[in-house]
Amino acid sequence: MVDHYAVLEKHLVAVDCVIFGYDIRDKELKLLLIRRRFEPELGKWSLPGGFVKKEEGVSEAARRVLYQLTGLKDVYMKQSYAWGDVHRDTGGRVITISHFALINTFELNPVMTEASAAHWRSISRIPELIFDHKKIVERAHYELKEGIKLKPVGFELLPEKFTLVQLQDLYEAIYQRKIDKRNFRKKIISMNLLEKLDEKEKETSKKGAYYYRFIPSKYDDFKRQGFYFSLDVQ
Amino acid sequence: MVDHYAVLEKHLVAVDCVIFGYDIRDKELKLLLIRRRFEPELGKWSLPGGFVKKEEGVSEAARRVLYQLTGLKDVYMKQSYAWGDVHRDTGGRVITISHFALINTFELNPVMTEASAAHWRSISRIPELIFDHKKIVERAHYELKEGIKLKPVGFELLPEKFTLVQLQDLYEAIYQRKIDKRNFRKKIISMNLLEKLDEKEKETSKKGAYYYRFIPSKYDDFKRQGFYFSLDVQ
DNA sequence: CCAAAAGTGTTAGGCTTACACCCATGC
DNA sequence: GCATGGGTGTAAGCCTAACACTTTTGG
Repeated sequence: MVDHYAVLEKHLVAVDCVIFGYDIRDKELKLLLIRRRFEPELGKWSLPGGFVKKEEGVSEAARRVLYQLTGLKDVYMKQSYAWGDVHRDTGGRVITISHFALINTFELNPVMTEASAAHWRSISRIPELIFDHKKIVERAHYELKEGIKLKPVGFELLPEKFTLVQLQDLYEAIYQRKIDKRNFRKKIISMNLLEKLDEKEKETSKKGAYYYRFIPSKYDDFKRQGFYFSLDVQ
Repeated sequence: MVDHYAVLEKHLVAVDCVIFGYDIRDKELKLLLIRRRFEPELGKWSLPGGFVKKEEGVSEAARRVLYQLTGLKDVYMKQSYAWGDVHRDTGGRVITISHFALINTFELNPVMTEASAAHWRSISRIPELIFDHKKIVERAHYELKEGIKLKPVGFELLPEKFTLVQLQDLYEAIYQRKIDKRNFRKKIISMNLLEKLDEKEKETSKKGAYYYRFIPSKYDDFKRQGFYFSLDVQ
């Protein structure tokens, strides 16, 4: 490629990933954080990130970072925001483009996360993070809350089969508030997005709760077209 | 500043501005476009843009580009999206961060725009644009439509005094559809955002229409907290 | 007096929300 | 048989959306 812009000033460009996970057992929305492995701020809590390479698109870079950390591909991922203050990174001028990703914590190989010194931390107990990473997380969490109203992305955080109770727990974890059970079910069912299976989950109750799964074709429609899922407050 | 990242690959980072303007006379939402002044694609239609400098934040760069083009400061401006495909710019690898800005076309000094070869073009008749600028515009227009539901940013496009008819015309230009007059007025008035003035605009009708202006303190509240302004379709 | 634009209320239907009891089962 | 969590319906209020005529005044 002919380079027409040879004389201009160049910048380091990074991607940072806000990786949300949901643990169906302890019903908490979590964030995958790492101990930083290079200077400055070596050893401090940080979002997983990396620098964009010469022959690599920005979203490719974000997927690469996620893959190297978790071994996962085909993950729901979305660009969040470009952070461009001159002094945001104390190690040099770095423009970072944050992304958020949704995975369910069971998909993740624990060996892998251990190797990369990654840890799940509950969204309600985030440790101190380097640079502007706290703001980056807050923005991503806000976008998750908004986004989940418009697209049924919440399912990305659940295993393939789940109960309505588990789905509601997830929404409560994301919004950090109680939701009315009957209204929640009414709304979700009326979307015709879910298929009731004949199987029950019987670990958490004697009666057992029916498993559901989302109907992939309907789910894809919703992801494209959007829907509106608003919630009452109690 | 110590540079810890000296050996890494650097990139050109640009900002592009999607500058929306509204012309109260012909009731059209417009876009400020320029003829590109350097290679490649010299002379073709393009969004106004520029490269981010070493000691300049990304949003500062966007404001600088807007200022150099229009002479305006204190403009409503918002980051839109980072475009990072390796081959999006045929002149070299450039990551661009698009922003959108709202101004009313009267604020703009015509001499200034002539000097910079900038032209207002109606949103419904956008010429062919270089690179991925069409996609950038589409995204910004979508964000404007969504954003105006949540924040009353529409006023940024109007002069200080405006009539309810003018305000409705603006919304119709943004959404490119008709809105019911009574419902529109009911909703806008119920927000207690507007102050009715004693003065009438008498150019477009014999009866004349009362001028309104937004109450700055209320407006600021709304900008911070958000509101929800949804519209009916006819 | 008439043309042209401004201004004004009401109603039906749908959606949101609040709320409490029965069901199934393992122990 | 009882403790535990799963599952179910209805009514009130609010918001949205559809709809048409009167007012003002310059020419």
